[in-house]
Amino acid sequence: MPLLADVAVPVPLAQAFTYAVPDALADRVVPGVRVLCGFGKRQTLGVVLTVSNREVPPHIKRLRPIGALLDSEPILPQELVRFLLELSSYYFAPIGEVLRLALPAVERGKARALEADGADISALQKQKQIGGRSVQVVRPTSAVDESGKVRGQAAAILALLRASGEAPIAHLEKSFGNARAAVKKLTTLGLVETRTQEAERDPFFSDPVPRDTPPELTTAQQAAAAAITSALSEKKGAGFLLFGVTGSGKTEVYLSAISTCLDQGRGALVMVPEIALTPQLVGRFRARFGDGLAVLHSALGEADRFAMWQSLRRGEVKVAIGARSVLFAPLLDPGLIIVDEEHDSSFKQEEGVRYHARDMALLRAHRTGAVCVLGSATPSLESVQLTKTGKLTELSLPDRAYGGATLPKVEVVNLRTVGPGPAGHPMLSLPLERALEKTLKAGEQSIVFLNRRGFAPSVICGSCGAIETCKACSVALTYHKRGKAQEVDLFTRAQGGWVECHYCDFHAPLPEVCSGCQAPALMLEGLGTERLESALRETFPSARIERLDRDVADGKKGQAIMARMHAHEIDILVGTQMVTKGHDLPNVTLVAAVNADAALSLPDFRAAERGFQLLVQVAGRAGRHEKPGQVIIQTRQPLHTSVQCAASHDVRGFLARELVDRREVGYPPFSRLVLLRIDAVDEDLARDSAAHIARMVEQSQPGQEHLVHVLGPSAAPIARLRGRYRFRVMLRAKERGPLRKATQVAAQWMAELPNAVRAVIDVDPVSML
DNA sequence: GTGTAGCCTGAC
DNA sequence: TCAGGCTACACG
Repeated sequence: MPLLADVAVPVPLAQAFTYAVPDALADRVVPGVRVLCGFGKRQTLGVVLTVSNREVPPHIKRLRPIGALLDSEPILPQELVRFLLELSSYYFAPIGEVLRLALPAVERGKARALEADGADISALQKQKQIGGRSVQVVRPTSAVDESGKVRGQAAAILALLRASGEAPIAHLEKSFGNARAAVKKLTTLGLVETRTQEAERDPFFSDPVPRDTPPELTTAQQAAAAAITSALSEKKGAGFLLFGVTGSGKTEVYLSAISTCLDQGRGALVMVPEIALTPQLVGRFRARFGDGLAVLHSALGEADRFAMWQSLRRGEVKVAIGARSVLFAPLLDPGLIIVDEEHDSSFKQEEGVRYHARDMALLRAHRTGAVCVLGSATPSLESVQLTKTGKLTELSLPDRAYGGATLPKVEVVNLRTVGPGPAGHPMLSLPLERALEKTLKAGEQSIVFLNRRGFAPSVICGSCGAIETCKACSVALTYHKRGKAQEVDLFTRAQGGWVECHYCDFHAPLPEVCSGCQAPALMLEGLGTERLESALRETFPSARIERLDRDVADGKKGQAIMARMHAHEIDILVGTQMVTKGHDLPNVTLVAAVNADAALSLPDFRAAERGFQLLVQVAGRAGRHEKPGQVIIQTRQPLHTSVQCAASHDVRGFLARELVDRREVGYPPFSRLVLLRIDAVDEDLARDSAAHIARMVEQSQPGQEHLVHVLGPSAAPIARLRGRYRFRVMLRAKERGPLRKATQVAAQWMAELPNAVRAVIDVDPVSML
């Protein structure tokens, strides 16, 4: 019987492909190694899943041999491969795509070797699978300078090289501005030689961080750390929900747990929400673990990413911190997985493989006997429910760690009854305006939060009442005074600002007339951060006011603004979600949510939960140190549970009430959901396809016992996006088994749909849009 | 995802 | 009649 290997290939197909293992490679092809293999007319990188002697399955018409081997040993730890297989099956995601999440780029050197073997490297490059980087290294030769021509920089460089051996040109350039030219001269004189070398670069920040020593833990922190420590020493999988109010010192508990884990010789993964990858948090980890910490963030180049990946896999670095993709770090012996701000929705990947990193962290930990710690001030209902069923153990940090810091006083302003302040801006109520004024006078800082970018969220026709919408999406266009559309300015010199679709790339100058009735009566409606910013500038002309949202800031600029906020170069910071996360700003004593309703009225069963989390997070920005904080929440629904509980800092009260509501309506965590998303350019085709799938799933259920509820098809809340009509079918069940079966059926029929229809399975959906 | 075989359509 | 385009399908 021939030796066959099942290989996961990076294509969105739910199956692995079988290849023959050539005799020459027989003993080296093992599960977990990468191989190069022909796939159709292409060459692809695949990962070997299984190897066995067996008959060639009859449906394989052409059995092709594995081409080349990239690795002499498995590139991914066995544990990780098994975990990825399980993830793939849980989410109905193609195994090849899932493996790709965990694979590093291919080093340049390896790529060149493959090319010599006749591999199609350009194809691999397209798949972004080539990484690594080369460096020019200069080394002194034994030749002695006879000409006497070596002076100045060249002489200095030569002296340095003779003293220290060799150095990369890039390094030399930092100390000697003209290093390149000097080296060239030295090379022609035969005094040095340069060589290109595979970048074995230090991916870690070269500037050392002063180490700190662990502070004395509070009693609550000690208790939490002790529970985690004892679980770690048992080396059996365990899960904890670390429930601590903002500022209660969760990070210190993490740090202590990681130290324990490292002492046992095991490694730790730390997952944080994308946005929270702030210098502050990372700084604290680096101060404790120094270069023993791999920081994986999106700004990292491929080469650095690869170097980090390597050092993790080799066991040289045992702690990795980063956003959700850290879940796939090739850590050798994971003992601890931490998910900070576990309720954050950025842990759910919303395209490609739609996995939830928090759920999968629990799974990976469970399978490897690691301890998983989920931390939050406002835990998700899912996690809370897990504590009730005993799957997670709750650890609680009830008080702020900073002595003297108290929870801020929260004032709810009912916009229905309370009018605007003296400045007359409808969204600056009297109490808010007063509070801002007082804070300014006291020389303290304020944060004003609004969940809408732009100037005005919609443009309405005063004549016919129609709202200007995006031509490709069923979404109102947002009016921006400046922003992404600024580039248009150069060409159109438009005076009136621009309209943008926040869901696709569309942006254009503000139209002169209504696109419906052609009346020149367009009006701006609603309030966005830009408008709020200018209202504040008018009201407080002498204050230093800045805005922080996606329009003004990508990562770096955002950090710069936050740094200025820290240095008190800003009095009032206006912004979206970005202003609410991760920063400890001691001088901020006033925080306001200008329009809490925006978050509470989303068409989503989690709207109340999200709104609550947001409000608590916003409130948590105020008064973190000795100065008492004040929070103002403006709303038209002052009695809304989310508002009430946020105002009284009653997280447990909110959770209890919301759990009751969820149980009543039968939504998670009291049921499981699978969302089938179906879209097409043709509306009827999309609707019919969705209906067909729904019918097929319905029919697949024998008897009257419908264990799985099929809801829909219904139009998605954003019925049209980027020119495609979107429908969804929701599958809901109490038990996972029947739901999986139903999803299987759906998957089969979805694969049969015509090509023009795009269909996606979203297991445990988070975003309902 | 991607390459291609097969079929349809439009233009010469 | 043939090129170009679109779709359906296979890919081991």
